[in-house]
Amino acid sequence: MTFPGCQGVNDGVPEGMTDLDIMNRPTGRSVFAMPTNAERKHFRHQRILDAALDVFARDGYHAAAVEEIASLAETSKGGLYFHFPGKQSLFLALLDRSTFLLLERIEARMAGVDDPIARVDAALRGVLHIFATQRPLARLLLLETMGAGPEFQAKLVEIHRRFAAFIARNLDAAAAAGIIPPLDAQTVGLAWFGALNQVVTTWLLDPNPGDLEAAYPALRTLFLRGVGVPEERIR
Amino acid sequence: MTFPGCQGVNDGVPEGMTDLDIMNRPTGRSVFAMPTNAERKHFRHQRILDAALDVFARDGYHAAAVEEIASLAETSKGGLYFHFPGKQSLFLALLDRSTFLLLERIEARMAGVDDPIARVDAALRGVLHIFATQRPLARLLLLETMGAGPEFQAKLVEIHRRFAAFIARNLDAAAAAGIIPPLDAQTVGLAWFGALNQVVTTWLLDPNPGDLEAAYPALRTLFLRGVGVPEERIR
Amino acid sequence: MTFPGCQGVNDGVPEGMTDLDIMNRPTGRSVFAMPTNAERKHFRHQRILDAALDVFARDGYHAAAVEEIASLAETSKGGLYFHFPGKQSLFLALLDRSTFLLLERIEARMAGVDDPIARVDAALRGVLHIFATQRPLARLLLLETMGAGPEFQAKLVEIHRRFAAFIARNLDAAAAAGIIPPLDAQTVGLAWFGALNQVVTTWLLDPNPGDLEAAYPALRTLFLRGVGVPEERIR
Amino acid sequence: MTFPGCQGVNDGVPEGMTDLDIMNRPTGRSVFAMPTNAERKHFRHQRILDAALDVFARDGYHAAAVEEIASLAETSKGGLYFHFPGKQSLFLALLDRSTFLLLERIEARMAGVDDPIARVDAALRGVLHIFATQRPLARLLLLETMGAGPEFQAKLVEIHRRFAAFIARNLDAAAAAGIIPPLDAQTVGLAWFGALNQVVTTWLLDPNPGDLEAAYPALRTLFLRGVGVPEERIR
DNA sequence: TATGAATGAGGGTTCATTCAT
DNA sequence: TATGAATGAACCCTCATTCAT
Repeated sequence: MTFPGCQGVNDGVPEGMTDLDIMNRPTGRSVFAMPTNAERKHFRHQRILDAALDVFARDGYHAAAVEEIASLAETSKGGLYFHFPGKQSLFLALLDRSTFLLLERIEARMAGVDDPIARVDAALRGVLHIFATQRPLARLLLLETMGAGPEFQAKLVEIHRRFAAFIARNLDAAAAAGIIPPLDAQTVGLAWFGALNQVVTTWLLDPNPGDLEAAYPALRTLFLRGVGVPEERIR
Repeated sequence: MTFPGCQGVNDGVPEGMTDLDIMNRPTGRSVFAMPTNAERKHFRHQRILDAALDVFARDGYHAAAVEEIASLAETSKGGLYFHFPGKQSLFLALLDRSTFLLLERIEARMAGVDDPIARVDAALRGVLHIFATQRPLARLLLLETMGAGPEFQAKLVEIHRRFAAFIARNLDAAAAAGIIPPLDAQTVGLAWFGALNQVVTTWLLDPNPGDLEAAYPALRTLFLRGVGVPEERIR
Repeated sequence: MTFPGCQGVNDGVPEGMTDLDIMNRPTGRSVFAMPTNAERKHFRHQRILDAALDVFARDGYHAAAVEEIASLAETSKGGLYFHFPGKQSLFLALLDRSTFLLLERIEARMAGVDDPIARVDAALRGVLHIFATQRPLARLLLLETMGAGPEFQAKLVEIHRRFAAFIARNLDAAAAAGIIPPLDAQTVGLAWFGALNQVVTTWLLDPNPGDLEAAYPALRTLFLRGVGVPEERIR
Repeated sequence: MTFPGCQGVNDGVPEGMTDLDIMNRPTGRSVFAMPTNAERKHFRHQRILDAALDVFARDGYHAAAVEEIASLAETSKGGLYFHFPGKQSLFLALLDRSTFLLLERIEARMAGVDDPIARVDAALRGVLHIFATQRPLARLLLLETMGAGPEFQAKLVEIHRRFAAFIARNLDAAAAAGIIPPLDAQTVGLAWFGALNQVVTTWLLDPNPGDLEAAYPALRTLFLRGVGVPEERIR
């Protein structure tokens, strides 16, 4: 990407549009042309979300100042309010984008893996790896969104359900494949999510955090045993 | 307790003094006598904490107004500030009291139970029961304390560690008794706490919550299997 | 100046810009054009300082309410806080502006006068005249700044030193010119400043004040004799 | 004095009563008797004023907390309010006592001195000495009372007038004795008081104060010359 | 008389949001 | 679209004063 001021958790490109797409825009404008208005708007949008991630993750929802997000996004308060109707909407939009990106990445890591156990393995390692390398994302999703106030509970529930359901789907697949006995996948998905959540949260709050990914073996064993994966498959 | 305006999570009696002690006070004052100054102070203290629990749990730390806590405690803002030096201290004191009471109750339910597996059983059922019947307590400890701001992270870590350590101790006992194979009790304690936490949190946030204690069997199986309890002991 | 709502101790023009400059702005905008943003900001800044002078002088630092200063400046509390970070800063800024203006005016009255005795004469008459016609300024500098609290002592000392040094410089010049015998100009400057200060203060506090400038002859004689000016030069 | 908790700017004895007087009380009670109620009251009164002097002088009128004065006086807020109807009255009473004591001491130093010039000399040295050794007294009278608010202006004027009149009386005496030419004693008294005041104030505010009494020679010369004392009498 | 818990008005400050330019 | 000055409601906290005990 060559667009100035545009870096962050995703690359600021309109959803579904790659750099190449932009290069090859059929608009007749050269590659040196100014971006279209829609693109400018999109880039600014993303830049604000990037800034919001940093500030919300660092200060929490309430302590985060709209002004600081704006200035970090190299715009003004008025500019921010042009793109988002308010602080609350900004936070919700950020949660949406972050959740989407996280799930997308996890799924990318599971792509091409067929065996349910191996898929779970990949997901677990993936989550730990992503959070370990993206603390702001972890803080936002696991720490600051809770307690941001009753206004965000619906969204919080939605996010949690999405992650839990994601796990549950894979557990159901394993059960259907006869690898594990039938189970209450809903509850177990929730429990696994919570367990993972807690391990990451504790690591986040540790003033001298060790290696998050070191928790992987213990969690793996605990999880797989917990749902009745035969001991020999756990290794 | 017959003292007016005094209801709440504990019964407002000065630490180390039972109702009986008060009845039998050797002061010569009848049981109908006015309470002593020290008792009044303590009652007011507790009443403020009770009110704080309700308001913090309902609105979250930031949205909670000191004035509302005061009026719910049937005192004034100034009165509250006589007992606590500030909103933050009040919140911390509330967290301390709540954690202490929760652990105390769980331990009470485990008293007299020797078998490690049965102890874990009792603790799990106890936690679910207490949270199911004390939503504000659950909201406070599991939801609102997170994201209350960096000022409370140290306390949050402390509380989490206490619960996780509580679980870990029992797991270590089970391992020492040869009931389960050796394990990373630290991490597993954390994971269990998180799993439980998540189940309760989801229930808390559910607009139409079912019966929290219904999650018990699935969690029990998951937990016990996860640490390698022989299938016949799980039943 | 024709700008509405802009009156006060100075005329609200951006530093280094005269009324003529504004009239002749090369922007092509007519003299009836709206002021630029920077000018508006500066005007509001000055208007707040003007209001602050009135309120601080009338009520004293502690009793002065930020809200009243804001409303007198025809803005809101938030507006005031946009221009000054706090009450204390506002007060300090006001002290700086007031001291600067006072010294500037006195110097203006001494400009072109060469004889040290005549210069002292001009300064003395000038101070009495300025304070006589600007009671709020006098109250602020001589009365309310003292006892405004230890936070302002450094500034108070600075102001006093500036005035005393101003006098001392002229005394040294007189001594260098051989008009008066050598003297401890530092202490005498301080003493003169205090004497003047006291006369003005007493006049300020008098419920039925007479003519402040009537004190001039007695002070003149006292001061000049005190430093050994020959009787014939005193008249 | 043997009465506990009683030390301070005066010795806590009812005005005009010496220790000996107390010893020889004609009440028939032995010297070991408990003090009478009136005496207890008086001692408490004085102890509160002593504490008030310290706190007001250190923190200024507004920042001074009634509670701290009470605790420094080893009583309670309620106790203090029994002796004084409010903070304002306490401050006024303190100003009265302090002014009285200061004048009394100065007069003691002038007792037996007849020559007007020598009397002035004694007074000047006395004031410098007393303030140099009693900073709280100086802070109270010269610094904190100003700017304590319009409520205290009448008292402030009264105090200043008392000191100025004190000086004026001696100047008039000198003029009547033909030592100095006739003068506006009122204004000169004010000016001298202000000059002295300023020197002391500057010393008070100096973070590294030198010897206050070192200012004596310069002030003496300035003052005496200023009113026309013949050079040979100044020495 | 003394205590100290309680009151409550008042104040400084913050900050999401608006809107004229 | 962008800017940033302005708004104003809300909040935490202080502290002189009162009064039941």
